[in-house]
Amino acid sequence: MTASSHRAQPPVSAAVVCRRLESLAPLGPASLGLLLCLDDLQTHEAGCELVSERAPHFPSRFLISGWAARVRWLADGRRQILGFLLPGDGIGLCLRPHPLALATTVALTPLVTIDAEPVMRAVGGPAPPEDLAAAMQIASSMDEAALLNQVVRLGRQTAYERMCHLLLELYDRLSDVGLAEDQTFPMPLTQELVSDALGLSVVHVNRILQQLRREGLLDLRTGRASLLDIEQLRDIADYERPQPSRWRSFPGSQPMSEAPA
Amino acid sequence: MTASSHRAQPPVSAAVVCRRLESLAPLGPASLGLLLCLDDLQTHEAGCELVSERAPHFPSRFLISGWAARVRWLADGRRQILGFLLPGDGIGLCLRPHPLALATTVALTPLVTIDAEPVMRAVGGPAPPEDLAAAMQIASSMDEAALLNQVVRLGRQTAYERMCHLLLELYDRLSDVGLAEDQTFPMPLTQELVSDALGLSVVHVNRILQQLRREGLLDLRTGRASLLDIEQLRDIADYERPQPSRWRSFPGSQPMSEAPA
DNA sequence: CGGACTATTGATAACAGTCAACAGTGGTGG
DNA sequence: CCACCACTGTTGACTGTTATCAATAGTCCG
Repeated sequence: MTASSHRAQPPVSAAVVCRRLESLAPLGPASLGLLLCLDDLQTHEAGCELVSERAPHFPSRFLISGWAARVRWLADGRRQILGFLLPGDGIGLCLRPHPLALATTVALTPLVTIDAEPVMRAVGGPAPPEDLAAAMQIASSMDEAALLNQVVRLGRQTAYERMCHLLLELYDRLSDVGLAEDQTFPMPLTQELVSDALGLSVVHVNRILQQLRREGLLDLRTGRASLLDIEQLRDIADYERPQPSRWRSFPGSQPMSEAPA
Repeated sequence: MTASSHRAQPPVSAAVVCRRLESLAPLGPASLGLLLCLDDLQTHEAGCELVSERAPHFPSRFLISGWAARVRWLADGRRQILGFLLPGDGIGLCLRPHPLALATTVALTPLVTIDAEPVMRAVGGPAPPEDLAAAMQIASSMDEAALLNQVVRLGRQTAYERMCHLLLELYDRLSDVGLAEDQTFPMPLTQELVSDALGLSVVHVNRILQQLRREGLLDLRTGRASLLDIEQLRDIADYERPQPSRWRSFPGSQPMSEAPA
């Protein structure tokens, strides 16, 4: 992992991790304190491999800023992106002592990451803080849910539906950490990366994007995307926003529409 | 869950679960004892829903015999099979107290299952037995690996490659629990189920199977499959057998080909 | 021996891939 | 400041894989 370790003036802080985990389960002051004490901020160049497939050792970190992807290659060079990692997400988190990486993780943009080891030790230790453990487990469930969505997209949706579905997922996930507003979000992916995520050719991705623009559903410029009719996009993609607040059984901080009668 | 609970003459025992977990990490007598004491054997009819998507409560069980699948439906009826569950696999295992199911699990054949709660309590408790916890975590990693394989198949492989890849995966997983020999294994899936797993039409699955037969790579009769040239199938599918024994860092019971020099 | 499901085959159509050329963009160095 | 280069995006023409439709045959089960 080519990275420069420097503690001077962190570009941003672990606040985005707090924001992410709090959107999943309410955190007490002890857990928030633990998160805000995380250190060893690192920057990584675009293109660098954070985790290498089958590597016996790799770091547990949180992504603070920038985008990364989990990737697999076939022998002949075909590439499949398994999923995107966004700010607030974990990288290489695994409770098992010496896991083998199941996929390569690469930086798609310049990144800032922070050490997640203290969190993993707390959660895997003898007396794990209940709130933090709940948040981390829900985060892990959301990772699985994203993977299941990816399977459905690739297996049973048309190119047009896949594109809408992916855009909605990115929008919702970025919203969760406060990086999207007015249906607009940063979009650093090239069409080639999108094509490798959606199992399509670059040319076809380009045509689908043209179509969405013509239909007034999407405004996509360099580095920025706007979803112009989210309701229609949801219909097209058969997409539903995940509601992790409903994945907890105990009462949470966010009021729910269905209150007990 | 429509199921009949009966303790009289279990059709088979939890031995298959022991076999599965021991293939992942060596188990001590205490853990083996715990597994062999599992009870509440249940049978389920083919077609019954063991876990329903978004259900707030669902059982933690091990599959003893028969095949099941995790499934998602789109609004218009398209169906995607996310993965198959084979004897020895867990159903609905989740350490979180009240998780929402991320997908529906259906029985594809008549099933026998056994209660996994004692294992989940032991592993999630204050002093988890190290061997059992390791095996369960490796099992969970293998589940994720299968999901990643499914993404690669659907996203970047041709119909022909997908079919070979799936057949090899089923063969290896059944071998792990002693249900395959001489490159032959039970194959209860209809072509429609295969098509919903591989994201293809039934008609196309049929044609691909014909091709594999013509080429002398596959012998597929009712309920039984033989892989006639595993090496060539591996080349076609770019498939590599997962080696969970290498996923542990501490020395295991199975000798490895690469002994320390 | 009917009925439901599953497998098989042919003909045709649609979706998506490939090839190729060109345009825009941003960075670098002369 | 401009020329150059690499990368990304765009478009057209053509090809190919896979889906759809439809009809028939086989299999299992009651």
